[in-house]
Amino acid sequence: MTELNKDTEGKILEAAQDVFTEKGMSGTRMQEIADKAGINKSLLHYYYRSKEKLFGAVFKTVLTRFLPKTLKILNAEMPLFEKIEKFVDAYLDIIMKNPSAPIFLINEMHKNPNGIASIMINAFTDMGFHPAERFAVDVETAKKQGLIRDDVNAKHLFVNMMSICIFPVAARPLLQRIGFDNNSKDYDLFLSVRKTEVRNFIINSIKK
Amino acid sequence: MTELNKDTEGKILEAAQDVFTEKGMSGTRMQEIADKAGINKSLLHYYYRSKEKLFGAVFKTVLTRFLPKTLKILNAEMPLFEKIEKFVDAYLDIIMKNPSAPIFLINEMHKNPNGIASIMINAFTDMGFHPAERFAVDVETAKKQGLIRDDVNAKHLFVNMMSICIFPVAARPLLQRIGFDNNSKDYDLFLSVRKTEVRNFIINSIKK
DNA sequence: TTTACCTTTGACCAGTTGGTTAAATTATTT
DNA sequence: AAATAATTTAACCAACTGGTCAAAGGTAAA
Repeated sequence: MTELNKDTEGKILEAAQDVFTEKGMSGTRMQEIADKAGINKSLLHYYYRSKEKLFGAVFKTVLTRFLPKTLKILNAEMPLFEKIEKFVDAYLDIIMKNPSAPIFLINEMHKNPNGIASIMINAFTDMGFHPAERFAVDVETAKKQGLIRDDVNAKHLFVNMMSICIFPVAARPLLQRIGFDNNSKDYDLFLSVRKTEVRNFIINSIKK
Repeated sequence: MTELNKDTEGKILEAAQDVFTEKGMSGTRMQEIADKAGINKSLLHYYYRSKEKLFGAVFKTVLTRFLPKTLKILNAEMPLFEKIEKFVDAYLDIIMKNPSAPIFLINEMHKNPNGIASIMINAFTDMGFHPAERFAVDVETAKKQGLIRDDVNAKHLFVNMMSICIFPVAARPLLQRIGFDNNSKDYDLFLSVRKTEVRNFIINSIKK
């Protein structure tokens, strides 16, 4: 618990977030959440009627912590290079602070894409814009200004950016083993310089 | 079943692979594997004593299908650009044929890094080399030949390559939604041109 | 104090799950 | 053919899991 004077509902949500993001929907036991929140198991059902409902609340919390901030950057009025820099900076901050969140989101969406759909739709209508399209306009503008190569594709660039931000943190257990002799400190060091590395990697790739 | 004349043990392993890779360790039910293999549940325990043992066999199978082929390319005697091209080509082939495998591997390693460790160690000693180090040598050679930028870092390049190969397939349910209006055919089209896009993206980024 | 309402708890339940076991069936050896 | 071993099955079990419920505790209004 980060706060002592937190109400029960908040304590439950925080504990549920810890357990769900680490063990996933099917791997999570209601009893473990109750223990971590320091309450009786029945209280979970008093505040959130079922495991599914509690999971949905957690999923939405994690999702809305991840998407809106960064997608707002993508939607802002800004030159492309600056936008890329800001995006990488903000995104890596969030990811590093919540290293188990991306793999949680991806995995649960993979296992249950339909069940998650309604949550997603809500999250997006709340934001009220379509970030990928806006990013495509920026790319075209930069092309006309002669700043980037003519064969740059906005969608591929967008996906590449997300990939090299998220994947190194999400796949840490794998990458740390095959590239860093499973040395945790070496990998921390590797991640700490990622911001500039990623930024340079992307901009070098697209600039004319 | 791809083959009719397959022995029971093989049928079990194939069915287990399907279910485990899609639903993960904790989400998988032994009964479902038995049903899919067309046999009695007790037979699972006859051939593989426990769920853990069966899972271990599946995990090793998937892992050794993914790592060795591509890591051999990384270890081969080849100019850097050609090596990158071959790697991307081979890696994307495997990933696209087994789209649920990467997220399965990453997720299970994340949930149980220690339990998986022994399987990993076996897989690596079987291969008998350290691909990341070899790749670093290639990068240094290309630098001396003036082919690539001096500030290229081998480990970051290596991780970036894996990221933009795996992530777009692994995170498909997420990316398809936020960038493609959840249109499956559009995303298939997007993935079909990835080989050349990825290759160009990487080489443009590092070439002098 | 009494009443009414909200919160918390322990005991309990029905369905599920991984796993066992003894018997039946099939294949192999003698 | 008989015997021995390997494979397959149905019935069963103990532990676990999400969820319920009636009762107890606590709090504020009457």
